[in-house]
Amino acid sequence: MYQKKEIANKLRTSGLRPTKQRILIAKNLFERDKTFHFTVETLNNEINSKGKERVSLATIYNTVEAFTKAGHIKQILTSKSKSYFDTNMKSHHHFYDEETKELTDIDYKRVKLSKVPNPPKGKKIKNLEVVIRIQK
Amino acid sequence: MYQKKEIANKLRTSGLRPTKQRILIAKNLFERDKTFHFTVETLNNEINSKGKERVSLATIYNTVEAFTKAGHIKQILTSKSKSYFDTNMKSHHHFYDEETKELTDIDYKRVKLSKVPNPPKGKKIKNLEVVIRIQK
DNA sequence: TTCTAGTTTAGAATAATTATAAACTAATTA
DNA sequence: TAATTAGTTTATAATTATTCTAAACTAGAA
Repeated sequence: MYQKKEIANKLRTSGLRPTKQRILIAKNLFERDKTFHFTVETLNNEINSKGKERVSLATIYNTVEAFTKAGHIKQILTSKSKSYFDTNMKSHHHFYDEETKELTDIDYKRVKLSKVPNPPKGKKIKNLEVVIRIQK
Repeated sequence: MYQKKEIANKLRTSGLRPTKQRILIAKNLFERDKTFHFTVETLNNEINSKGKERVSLATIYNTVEAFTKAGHIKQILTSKSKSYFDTNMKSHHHFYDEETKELTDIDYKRVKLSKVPNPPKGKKIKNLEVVIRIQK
């Protein structure tokens, strides 16, 4: 009950009405020890295989989009058509293993950029992401 | 005719049979002054709107994949589901403007990485890509 | 010239995502 | 508290990018 209220507030603060579904999804995403990489598909499985209340796939999509816009999760760039997301909002980068299609976080301290270009006129940098593709 | 032969050789050298369609696509991609960013959709429009011989969409897909594997073009990471490709094979990075969905090359000299993590055991780095997302 | 493996093609199939519109609900207002 | 309403959820349809299929075609070898 207590945690639920906290999550509800977190959502409310970011302009999201704390519905049953969003709270369920938020609990699943944020009450983890480790950072979590997921796709809509894996999240949908997690949510809807646990005998709990069902959440429709459309809502999973809507919620993931809403959480991304609100800055609770991060969308990650990969070459594949499926979108990846990350609950780790700290500045960090990724290994992407093309064989296993697995993402691994790289702590921001393990990458150092000593030179970053100025953005084109009238634009500002929204985020900077290093993806290191790895293979055997 | 001369150029055609050159292109044919380039293809042959990389293990690709120089078919009419591949040569047409290669000419379109590589006989440019500036580097070219495209999606299968834009390439398809380019190729098939110029009154020239038609190339089927399936062939455009096949050819783009073949050229990527052969190292003639580069697939670029973006968050969107559509794949982007780049004819610039020199080491470089990208600005990605989320509003206009436009990619711009960043010369490799304008980015300097002073620290790169070691890949996980048994894996090696295939490529490293910096994408800087920009906005107004 | 003949043969064969590789290639092209139209169209079907698939898969991720987005749109639709009706039912529902959180939160505001009376 | 009840009524209102703006935002949300839902099943389902629609869309979009991409891959698959299998028949027709072709570059290059023999």
